[in-house]
Amino acid sequence: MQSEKEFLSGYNIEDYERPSVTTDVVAFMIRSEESDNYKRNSENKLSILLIRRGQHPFRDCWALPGGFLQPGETIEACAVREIGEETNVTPVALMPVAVFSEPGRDPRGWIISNAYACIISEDSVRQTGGDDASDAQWFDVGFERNKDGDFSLDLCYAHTHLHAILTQEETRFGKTSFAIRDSGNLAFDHARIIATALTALREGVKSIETVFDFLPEKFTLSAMQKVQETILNKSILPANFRRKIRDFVVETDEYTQGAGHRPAKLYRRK
Amino acid sequence: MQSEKEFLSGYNIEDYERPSVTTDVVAFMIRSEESDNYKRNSENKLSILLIRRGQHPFRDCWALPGGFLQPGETIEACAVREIGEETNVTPVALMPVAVFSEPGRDPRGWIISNAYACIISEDSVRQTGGDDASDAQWFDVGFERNKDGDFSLDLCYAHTHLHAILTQEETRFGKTSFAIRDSGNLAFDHARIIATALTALREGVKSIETVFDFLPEKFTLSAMQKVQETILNKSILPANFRRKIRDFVVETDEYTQGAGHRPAKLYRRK
DNA sequence: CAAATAGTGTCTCTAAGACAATATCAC
DNA sequence: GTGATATTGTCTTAGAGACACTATTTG
Repeated sequence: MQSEKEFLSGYNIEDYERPSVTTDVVAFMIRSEESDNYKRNSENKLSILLIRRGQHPFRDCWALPGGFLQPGETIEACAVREIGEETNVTPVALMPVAVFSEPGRDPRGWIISNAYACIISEDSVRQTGGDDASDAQWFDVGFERNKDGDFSLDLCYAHTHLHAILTQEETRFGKTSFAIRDSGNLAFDHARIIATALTALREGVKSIETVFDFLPEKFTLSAMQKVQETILNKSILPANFRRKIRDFVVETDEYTQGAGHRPAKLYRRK
Repeated sequence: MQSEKEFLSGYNIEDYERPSVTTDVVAFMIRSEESDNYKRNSENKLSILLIRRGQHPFRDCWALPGGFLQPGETIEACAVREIGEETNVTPVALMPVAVFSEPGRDPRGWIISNAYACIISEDSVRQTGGDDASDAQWFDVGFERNKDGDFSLDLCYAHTHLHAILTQEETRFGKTSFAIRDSGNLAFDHARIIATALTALREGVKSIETVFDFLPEKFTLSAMQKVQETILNKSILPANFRRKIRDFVVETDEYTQGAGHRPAKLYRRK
């Protein structure tokens, strides 16, 4: 009888055909935009990172950051590495979204993509400094159902506007999937990946844990509330929000100052 | 400038190293066991399908059904195909669990596994007939936290008992991950996959949709309740359960008969 | 009638949503 | 004082859990 050692020495993994494996990462950040009125707090925009492709296929289209899985790394490590290569930043949180493996999804051949969503703090991006000449840019995101039941995905950076249209296919086990009707100049099936990731993020942010990932160490409760409102694109009454998060935060003895209105106490995650 | 056609003709996908890609499937079924007392309803057991490995590595260990992704199929199709090869049955529902890609998880080499959970109805398995000589067997599942905080996974078929011990690692975005402390004679990292899948199933079954997947077309509300109770290993008060599912079912005008107690009305999914 | 399951009514407690009111700062 | 945000109190409503009770069958 053959021993395990003998078996493995005779085993040749090259005998089977293998796909290429990539990760594509939807990196989410909340950008705060100063307003013109000195009294008003800053506005928040949910944004994702896209990269302008310099080569075929989909040359000059915008695509998600991502790349091939390398020997010796996990898929999660690959996702983190790819984001690091584009932003010099380590994501705060990484969320699996789905695996996309439809034959023909990539014209280069048999390539399956493990999609991840990650959360990046605005502070860390500010520190590394945005390189405006780079092909990587943060796009503000809009994603809403329109009257005919389809979903519009709007991505906007400076004067570049991308507009994709998707049809909701199914919701099972808390995950919603989409089909592309119009890819809106996004590469590959990335419109679909973004829509799926965004839906997953909206689901995830209902748990308070995820909200903290978008915040600095100390924050005001209004800022915290705005994070949830920005992602869900829905306003919440302050009294109710505060009641909900009461047990997840501890107050510090610091306050904001200099805004044209009442200062707010700073809180910390409990 | 190079056209897309020129680019693709010069592109060689073989230039990159590639992993082998497999799916492993945790197939769940609820078995009803007749009791000795003519008055009592049947007992339910949650069970999963395991296969005794005939070759190295892990020869004679029990493993999840699964296999290599083939060109031209999606990962989901691969999972369904593998289950069909073992059971001749098409699963009712397929749920992605996680991707396992740790280097060294498979002694044969660089192999990443896409884990799925699927639900199989007892009726369909009965029809195809269980082949007792086969290496594929349904194991009853027990999975509970024990006093020191770890989790015990107990799998039982006839006189075969497998007992694995796992440590809970993290819960993020509704998914819980585990580390293996004792694999209990299960092949590869399959103890971990089973624990992760079971936790995901317990989360999923809190939505009523998933409960229907375990039921035949017509069912009693008690049977429906028992499905949820069996999976969650937790009893529910009938009044509360009925209130919760009221809007998801419609009654038929049929009744069960022949049990040693009051007949129950049969319902259908709405 | 006994034993078992089937099925209903209702009280309580908690969490979410809505609304109203007060507090405090920069200018 | 004005305009903005910060913060708190409380009414109402929806849902989950607990408990008590009634109904119907077979042997």
